Amino acid sequence: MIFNFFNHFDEIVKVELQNLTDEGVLPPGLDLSGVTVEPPRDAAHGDIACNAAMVLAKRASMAPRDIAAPLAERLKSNADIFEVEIAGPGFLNLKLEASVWARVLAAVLNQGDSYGAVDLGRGEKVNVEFVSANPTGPMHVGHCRGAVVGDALASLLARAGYDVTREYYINDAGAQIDVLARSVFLRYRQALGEEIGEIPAGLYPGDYLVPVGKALAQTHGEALSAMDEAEWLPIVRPVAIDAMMAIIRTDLARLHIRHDVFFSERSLMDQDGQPGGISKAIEVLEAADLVYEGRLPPPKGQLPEDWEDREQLLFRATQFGDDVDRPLRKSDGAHTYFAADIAYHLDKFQRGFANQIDVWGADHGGYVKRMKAAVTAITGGKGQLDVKICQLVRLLRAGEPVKMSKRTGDFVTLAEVVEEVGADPVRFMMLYRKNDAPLDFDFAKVTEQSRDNPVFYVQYAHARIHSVFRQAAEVIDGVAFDMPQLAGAELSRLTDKGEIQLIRRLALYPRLFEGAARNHEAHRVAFYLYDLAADIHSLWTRGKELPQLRFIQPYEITHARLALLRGAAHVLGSGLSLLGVAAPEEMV
RNA sequence: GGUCCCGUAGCUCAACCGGAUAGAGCAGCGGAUUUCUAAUCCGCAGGUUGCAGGUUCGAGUCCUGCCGGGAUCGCCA
Repeated sequence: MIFNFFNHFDEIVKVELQNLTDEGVLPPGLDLSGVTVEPPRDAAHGDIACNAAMVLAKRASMAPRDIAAPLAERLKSNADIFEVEIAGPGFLNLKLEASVWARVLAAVLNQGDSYGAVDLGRGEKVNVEFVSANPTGPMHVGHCRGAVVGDALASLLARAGYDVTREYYINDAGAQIDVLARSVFLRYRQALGEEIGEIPAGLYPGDYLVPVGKALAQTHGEALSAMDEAEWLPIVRPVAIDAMMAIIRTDLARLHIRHDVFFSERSLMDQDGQPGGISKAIEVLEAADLVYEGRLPPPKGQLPEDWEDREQLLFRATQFGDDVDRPLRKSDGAHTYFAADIAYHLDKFQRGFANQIDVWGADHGGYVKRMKAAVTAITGGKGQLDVKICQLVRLLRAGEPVKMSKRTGDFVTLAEVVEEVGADPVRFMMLYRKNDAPLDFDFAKVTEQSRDNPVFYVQYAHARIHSVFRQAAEVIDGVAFDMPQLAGAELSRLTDKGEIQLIRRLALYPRLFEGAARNHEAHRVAFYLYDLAADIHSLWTRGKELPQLRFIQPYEITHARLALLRGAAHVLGSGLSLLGVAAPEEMV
């Protein structure tokens, strides 16, 4: 039985509007866009609110009430609708028959994993690129947020019917990679027994490079030390990159994150005289007359010291909404990072990804316009890029900011954070905020076992339900816990306001999920789960004051209540798994 | 200077495509335990949604201009 609460009543309203049109009450050909049914904020406004009368008033050249009244009459005849009220400026407030709630719960139990899942994607491919940290060392805590946001968004879209690819762009072509290779080479000499002393400024000092140097010494012996840098660099570089990517993959695994594709920036460069992806991308732009040699005005405000006015290869980004045209080549003739990024996004498009999502850090905010411009340009308007910007995470320890310095290498690593607080709290907290709002992450808070800690609060609600199941299994012989069987319980016995409130919350889930998927906002799921947990805890405590409301009773209602808990636990578990957070059956 | 993001209760934040009297948590005050785990719950109090205009039947949400905070602006990626 498919029963998507709000879609269901949306349909009913649309049908009745059509009937009114057929009867001549409404003019024909009326545009129904914007007509919605929604959960009212205030419970006094019934179960469902509809704005049809107000939205259509102008289009139909009628007073809102003249639309509301006949529509209300028609809706009243629906068997599921108990009462219709015309309120405020013309809202229709629908109160539903009690039997509707039993059907909602039955739908949750019967549909199981597909409850709430909408097929927005229809199997279309979407590429979510996230993390893409420079392969120069272990991931630090700043990378956590983008990692989790991207991963959860990918899961969300997958469940919304998209064919999702999780992708990582390896920035393995820039100057920092040569710095990495030199740093590794130093460790190689160290592994051969040389005294290297202090790590010179400008090289990466981290100990994590020591084993890479040793490995080089093992495979190459002393052979490299006799070579010039130009000779050993191409040998050391790939070894260093592979080692760093191995570390990064391990770090990501700590957060249960796995990418499907790791794409190398270097692979886009010209190889052995053969034009690579970047050259080809520039050709595509040239063919469309979207590049030219020109001069760029210097940035206003502070002029860079080494500014020189010169002709350079520019992309006509302004034609696509950017503020200035953007350079594709540096003064040394090498392509800019942007040029490579254009080629990369073109590559994604050519691999079938018209839908592209990039998750970036806040420091790349100024880059969004040009990248979107580039994707539009290079795909001939067929590709679509959405960029999610993650604001900074402020690490706190008992309310005090944790000091970090990149310069001294004194930063908190992702591994340390996960080690200290666990993957679940890290993931949940990173999602318990809009991506574009700054986030405080307090070590003390996320490990606390109290309502103050949303991770715990939500997981505890799930565990509590399972504690009832354990209890029920002891008390009642042969009690069933599987969802289809529980769906057959007499669900209409659930009439307490706390029980109805919980079902009401479950009814909201499909709508919530769809909104989250459409807007690429996984955090909405996290907030929903918190509200759902609150309803569960609240209902639980009602049973303390009113023993007849306890879930396990010596008569038939127990099954209906177990069904309710089963449904709640299922949605809770389903939402948590979407976020990549465990749904424990017991708190330890 | 340009661009982007943010500004909501004392604090940290929500608000689903523009919906009605802007919601939670913390902190404060007052209550609930012979329990299916009180690791919880219930109540009270707390607001000119930075400011000023505009669009709309209706604006925290959209538009314009200010104010404040952050990020960024060509050879970093």
